[in-house]
Amino acid sequence: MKDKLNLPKLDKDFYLRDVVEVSQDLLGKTFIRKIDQQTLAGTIVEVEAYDAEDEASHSFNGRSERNGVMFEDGGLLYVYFIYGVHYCCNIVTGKANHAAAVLIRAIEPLNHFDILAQNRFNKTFLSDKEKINLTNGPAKICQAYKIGRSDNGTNLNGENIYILDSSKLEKNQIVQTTRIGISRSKELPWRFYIKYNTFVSPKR
DNA sequence: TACTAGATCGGCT
DNA sequence: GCCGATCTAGTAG
Repeated sequence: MKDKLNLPKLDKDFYLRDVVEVSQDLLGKTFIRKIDQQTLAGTIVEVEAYDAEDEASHSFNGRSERNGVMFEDGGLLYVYFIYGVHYCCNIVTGKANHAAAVLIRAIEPLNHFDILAQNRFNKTFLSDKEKINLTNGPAKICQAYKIGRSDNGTNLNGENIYILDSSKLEKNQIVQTTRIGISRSKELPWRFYIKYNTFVSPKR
C-alpha cells in the first residue's frame, strides 16, 4: 500500500495521446486526491472516452465557458455539474484545441474508507451495499473524494489531484462496451472497465 | 427485481 | 423553455 503511493506521477506526455488510448491506459492506475491534510487513494476501474468529433461529447458544439478546459492541453481535470445535483470528473487528453476527455466512472477505494463514508453518507459504519456504493459511479466519486466546481481545470502535475503510474493491464483484463447514460453516439464502444471488478458501476 | 419520478441547476437552442 | 456523460427513494409485482 505504502509502496503503491510512492510511484511517480503520470507525466504530461501520457495525457497528450489519443483519448481512447489514454482511457484504457488509465484503468488500474492510482488516483490521488489530497484534501484536509489527507491523501485519499483509489484505483481507477471504469472509464469512458469522449472525443472531439463525438456527438455525445460536451465539446461537440464548440468551445464555451463550461467546456473550455477540454480545449486545453491534456493533463487537466474537467469537472462539470449535471442534473442540478451532481458533479462528474474527467481527465482532459490530447493537444490543445483537440477537445477530448476521459470520464472517470468508478474507483475502487484504497484507503481512508471512513472519510469517504463520511463524505458520501455522513456516517462511518456502512452496510455491505453502502460500501460498494461509495464510489461505483461518476457522481459518487466526486462526492466521496470531495471534487467540485473549484477543482475544474486542476493541473494533474500539481500536488492537489494527480494519478500515479503503474504497469499497463493486460488486454484480457479489460472489458470494452458502449457508453452509459447518453442519447447520442450510443453505438461507439468507448466504455472500458476492469473485468470482474466489484466497483464497476451498475447497469441502468 | 423493475420501473418511475423527483431532485433542481445551468447551458444552450 | 428544455433536457442532461446521475442517483436515490418509492411503489408494484
